[in-house]
Amino acid sequence: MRFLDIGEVSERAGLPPSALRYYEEIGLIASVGRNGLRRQFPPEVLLQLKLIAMGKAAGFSLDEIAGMFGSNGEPDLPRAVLRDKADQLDRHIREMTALRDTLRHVADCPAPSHMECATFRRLVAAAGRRRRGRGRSSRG
Amino acid sequence: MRFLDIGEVSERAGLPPSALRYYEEIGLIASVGRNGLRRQFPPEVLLQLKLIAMGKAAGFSLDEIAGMFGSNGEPDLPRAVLRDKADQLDRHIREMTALRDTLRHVADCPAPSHMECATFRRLVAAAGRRRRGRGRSSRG
DNA sequence: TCTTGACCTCAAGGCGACTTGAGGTCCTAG
DNA sequence: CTAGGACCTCAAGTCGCCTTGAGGTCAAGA
Repeated sequence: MRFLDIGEVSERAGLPPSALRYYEEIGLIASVGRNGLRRQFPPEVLLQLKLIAMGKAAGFSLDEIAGMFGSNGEPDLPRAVLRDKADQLDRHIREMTALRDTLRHVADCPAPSHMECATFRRLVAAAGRRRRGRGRSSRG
Repeated sequence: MRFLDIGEVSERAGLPPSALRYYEEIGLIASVGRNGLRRQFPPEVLLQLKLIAMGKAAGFSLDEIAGMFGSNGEPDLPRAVLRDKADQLDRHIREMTALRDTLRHVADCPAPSHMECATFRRLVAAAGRRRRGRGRSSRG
């Protein structure tokens, strides 16, 4: 099985080498060793990088993503944790759906002022309704 | 109609005053004037802040959010732009759904190594399928 | 009038996620 | 053996989104 130079991974994953080095540094991916100075990546890293891309697209931090898939890309995590992440994602999806619907409504609503449109206000209110704790991490 | 001090807005919106000042500075919200030094906010700002929160939760930058709702909180934008944003959001939602399904699958799959599970690979591959340039950092 | 304290400004700091630059190393081809 | 270039390290810089801190102002109440 052939290993990949960082340049090859970079090209196939669509990420700059600097990003890959960074990911390795923080333990999100791992190389199998070196050829001289050069990191050698196993082909699986490409799949891992896809998972990482998915996680990012879904709004998770690299830290959280590491928490989902382990440093080796294999989810050796307790199933409960994974289900929890999935639930988190579900809530997130509902929020996005609410925003999408609001946007679509706004695009179609003939009301002169959206702030006065009942549907609009309802959509926004509904979106806020189930927002709970997971808010802004700060505080500390 | 009574106006709100920043502290009141802060409390009701669950955002620190510093964030509100920042939002005003970048033109995301606007105060109606001052009482002495104190900014006075119209009550509508609370609704605007909800929209902003929705946009953030959906993964948009403050810049993009400003682009959706205008500095006054009223979407005076061309409907096409709004529809476009909604479409963007739809794609985003699909990606998140894919990740959620992957996570759920992983939580339930009995395969010894997920990397070898066909379903897993299919889910990941499917997620990557329609990812296209949407370019990092939309700036000009 | 004086005090209180919620507000103000402005500059700097911080975090996540990288990028950039300078200067160095090593495989490979010729 | 030499040159080239893809790779390396490490420090510093960047961008978005705020927070923190120092020092200042003003409305209202005792």
